[in-house]
Amino acid sequence: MLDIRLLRDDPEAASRVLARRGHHLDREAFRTLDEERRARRQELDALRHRRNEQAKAIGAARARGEDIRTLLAHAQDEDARAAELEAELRRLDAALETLLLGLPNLPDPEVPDGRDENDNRELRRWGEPGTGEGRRDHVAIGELYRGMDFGRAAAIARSRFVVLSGPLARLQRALVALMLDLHTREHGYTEVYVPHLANAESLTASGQLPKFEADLFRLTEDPPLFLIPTAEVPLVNLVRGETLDGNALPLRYVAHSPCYRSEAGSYGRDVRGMIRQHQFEKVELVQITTPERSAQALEELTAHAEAVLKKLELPYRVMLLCAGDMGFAAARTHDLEVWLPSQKRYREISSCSNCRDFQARRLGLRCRIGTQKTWAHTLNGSGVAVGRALVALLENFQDDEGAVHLPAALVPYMNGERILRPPTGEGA
RNA sequence: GGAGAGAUGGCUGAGUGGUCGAAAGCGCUCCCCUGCUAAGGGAGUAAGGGUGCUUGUACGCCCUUCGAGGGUUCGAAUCCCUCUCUCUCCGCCA
Repeated sequence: MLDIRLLRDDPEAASRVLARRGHHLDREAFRTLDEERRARRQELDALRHRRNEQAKAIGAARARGEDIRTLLAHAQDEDARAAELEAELRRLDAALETLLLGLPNLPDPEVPDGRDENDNRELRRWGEPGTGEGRRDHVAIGELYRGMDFGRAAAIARSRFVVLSGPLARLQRALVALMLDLHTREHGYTEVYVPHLANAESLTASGQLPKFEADLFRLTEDPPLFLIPTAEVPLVNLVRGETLDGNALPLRYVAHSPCYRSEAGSYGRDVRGMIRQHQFEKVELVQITTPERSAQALEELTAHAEAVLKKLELPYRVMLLCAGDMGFAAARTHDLEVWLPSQKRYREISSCSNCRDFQARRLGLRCRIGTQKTWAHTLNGSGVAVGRALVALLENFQDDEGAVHLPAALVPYMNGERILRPPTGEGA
């Protein structure tokens, strides 16, 4: 949520910055609504003040043993008007709230202009991308291992799910363990286990609601509960409504969780394989920090995600997202893209964002620095998407026989096995 | 699932219709005293919103908030209804 004073004091500037990310701000509608709301608020406050004074006078008069009948009659008069004003004000507050909740975060000045991923700016590369020549894609490897079954997953649930079995299921679990160990032991994160369902309040605070309900799986009505699209939702809501001691910051949380996304509107995109699923595993990093440290924290958090890919020896590049390609809550985002030989291109495997005070405002999350209280800053990033890491391993480290040569860091997590070999016998 | 108890400020905890945004204690901030330390004395200390100006680097006034929502009343932390959450006991269970 943006600071309403930004829109009030300099609507042209706010509107210009929002336009960079393709959002049109109706300045006139905002101004009318805001002014109307404040006028009604003043009217109601004055009315309530009169009412409070009258009530006090009645109490005092009664205590003195005076006749209070005329006072009572007079006091009853203004109730109807107050009820009217209250209803009107509720409507205006709700309308303004809806408007504010629908506005995306303002992009950082350094964020390049642009509409989509073609306008993102490459910051750096690591590793040597292999040629895709003669390589199987991960779906073919999965078939070879008889360990990746999209058909049966579709029969169990629907399309865009997968069943992993044998060494591939094991590999996914190993990746989760490696990432959690790396972030807790070397990067100072606290491991957290979180609910995989979230209510509307949590999802509004983190920014998915009210605008992106269509991207979520809703489980229940009354109260509505949703499957989490990322562990970022429970992690940032861990500190909802709190005022944290600035000296105790940053807080660093890491959680592994499944992520559930309806992928509405992605029909026909990445229909093959594990790249885009309704359910996938992810290790998520969240930091809560102070305004002056958040920019540096994004660099660190990005490096923490990069460290995973380096351990896995996977070639990648780091992209600074353009204004039009950023997520709703982000002020600045670094995407990590891993090399996929079968597609002969880099694909997103992590997205690291500084939300600055945007989420903190929705969360009611403050920090105290000396005697000053300000909104905290929140950051999040994948560290990294586990399903896509699995895909990248299978595609980058296979040999001609389809054996997968594991990076050294992963070997301890695979019970000492260095090479996965496809099964030789017949069978399901 | 059944029965009961509870939810008050940063924390503990009083408050059963008006003078209660709320006793007391703890914590915190500032000041005083004491040669250090410990102790002592004094003052202050919830949040959100609106508004005014002598625009204060802890200003004034007003409104709202005692789990949430609704009701009764001139007036609700206090009475009534609904919901949520927490705790205790029983049952069931991984």
